[in-house]
Amino acid sequence: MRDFKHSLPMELMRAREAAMARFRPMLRDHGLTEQQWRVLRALVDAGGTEVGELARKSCLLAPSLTRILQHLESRSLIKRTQNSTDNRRAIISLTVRGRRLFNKIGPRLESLYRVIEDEFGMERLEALYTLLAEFHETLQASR
Amino acid sequence: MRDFKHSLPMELMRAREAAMARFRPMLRDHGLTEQQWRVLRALVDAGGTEVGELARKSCLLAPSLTRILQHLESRSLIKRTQNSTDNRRAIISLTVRGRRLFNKIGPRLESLYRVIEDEFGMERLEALYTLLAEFHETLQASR
DNA sequence: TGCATTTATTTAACATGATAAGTATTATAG
DNA sequence: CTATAATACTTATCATGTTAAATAAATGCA
Repeated sequence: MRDFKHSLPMELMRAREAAMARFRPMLRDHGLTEQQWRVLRALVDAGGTEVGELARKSCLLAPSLTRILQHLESRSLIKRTQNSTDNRRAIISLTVRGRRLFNKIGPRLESLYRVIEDEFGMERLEALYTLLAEFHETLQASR
Repeated sequence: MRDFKHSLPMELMRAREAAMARFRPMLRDHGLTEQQWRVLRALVDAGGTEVGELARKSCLLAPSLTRILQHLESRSLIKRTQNSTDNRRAIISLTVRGRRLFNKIGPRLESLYRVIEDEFGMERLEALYTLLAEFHETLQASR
């Protein structure tokens, strides 16, 4: 059998964890989990968004997103608007407070990210991006 | 701000999820989660192992591993042996039943893995491994 | 020896991951 | 129109992720 250390899912996990270990403490200082942050960021990126699309953009499963939205709503960081033509669809958007929090955290995360770019090198980082994107596209295309 | 889609942690997650989506159903058929499988695999790889080392090898946090070991022990897939010279350290090893389950699942996962190798190509896969390993080594070295 | 410190593991508490089932609303076939 | 199926979420349940605190055993040192 292949060596245990040579397991792709494990390598992906280790790499991700190495990166997140840099970001998580700052998010935590602002009372956000990484998943909550992904939701805020997706909303800034896309504006008002239906729950389903938001789940795809933030890479969260629907049940997780449901709970996260309840939490963020209770903190007044997001709000829901009902779609008048289809009452199943709720449209989620940032509150002013949500955007303010994003504006405070975003630049700090960016600078942490730039440190990683410097350490690892932009070329290798781009190569990694490319391989990763190709990888999951390859695997999804053949389903 | 950098495009949201161009987030390294997200790409790492998507790639990992694309791979795990292939493996998870089979594990589930045998009543195992991916984390439980990682523990069994680490034990096959290393033999009797202390809890701390097992956590590192299987990439699990200690509290998660504690729960998983309780679960696996209740299914008689692993057993604990006390280290006579240091009673804090428990040594975990597979039971016969645990090894039998591993032997049943292992080859099937291997063949799923070979499909991925074929689809994505061995060279690119190796390149990806290398970049990932370099990435997390770079980030950990500079802590 | 005695006691503060360190080390190994477990508990606790809250948040998310994963799957299945439930609910409400809209679309569609007959 | 109306029964049925499809859609968009939400709930429920069990397992793990993450952090902090607790426990218990071993070490180090006065």
